[in-house]
Amino acid sequence: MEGPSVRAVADSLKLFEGRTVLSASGNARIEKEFLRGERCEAIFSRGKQLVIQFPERAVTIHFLMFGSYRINEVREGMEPRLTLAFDTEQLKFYNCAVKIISTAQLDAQFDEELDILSCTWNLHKALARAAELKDACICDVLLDQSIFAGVGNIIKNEALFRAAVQPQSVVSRIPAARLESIALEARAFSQRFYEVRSAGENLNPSLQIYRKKHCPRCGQQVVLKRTGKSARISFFCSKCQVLYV
DNA sequence: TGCCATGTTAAACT
DNA sequence: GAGTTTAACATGGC
Repeated sequence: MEGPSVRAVADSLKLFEGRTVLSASGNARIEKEFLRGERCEAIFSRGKQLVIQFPERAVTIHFLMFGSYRINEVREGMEPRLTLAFDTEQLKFYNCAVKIISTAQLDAQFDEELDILSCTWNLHKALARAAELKDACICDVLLDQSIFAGVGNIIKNEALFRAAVQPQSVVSRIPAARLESIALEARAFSQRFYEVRSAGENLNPSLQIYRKKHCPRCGQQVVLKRTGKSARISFFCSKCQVLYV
């Protein structure tokens, strides 16, 4: 689940803010006891993490690929990783990574200016951090959560197509204006992605290259290839996207 | 119907 | 001990 989807989940959980946890259970290997009687101060997203904030500590949820949640519902045959019981609602999380961290730790290890969806997103800081990774492929840099928090494989592919840069391009070889264009496209597409998720609509009509067979610009067959150190799948048009090496 | 993917972590290697 | 590779997790879409 990419940043925009996580943010939409956070929005849908706003009803729990200000309310008290009556009990916590589930197969997550965390210390659940402290949650009893704790007041949920806020629920928000940070990159791909969902943060449930309590006075001293926070529960973070990472949905990985298959994570999901339910309110007052049970998924048949699936054991909840974490159930938070409030007075009239039960919030359940499935197939996710759950952690507890201190509030101080949370703020120390996450820079909001590098969250692709943050209202304080800092283009120049992201570009400066990206430029440090001279020899890296741009496809890996876009997936680096310490530089582009919230960007996942869909956003990566769409941003590179829109900026007309081939995924295997080496950072130091990409002209500065083009690198900036990639970051801006990642930002713009992430915002679009978030709007679609918020509206509960299908993302497919907004996709230009991800899982497409033909390039929407020139009609040429889309290349499907595992690229970079991360070896995640890239979809690209070898004609419309320039390879900088 | 079997394969594989919106992802990360930690163990197992070298 | 470092860096790198593999396994684990485990659902749903194609």
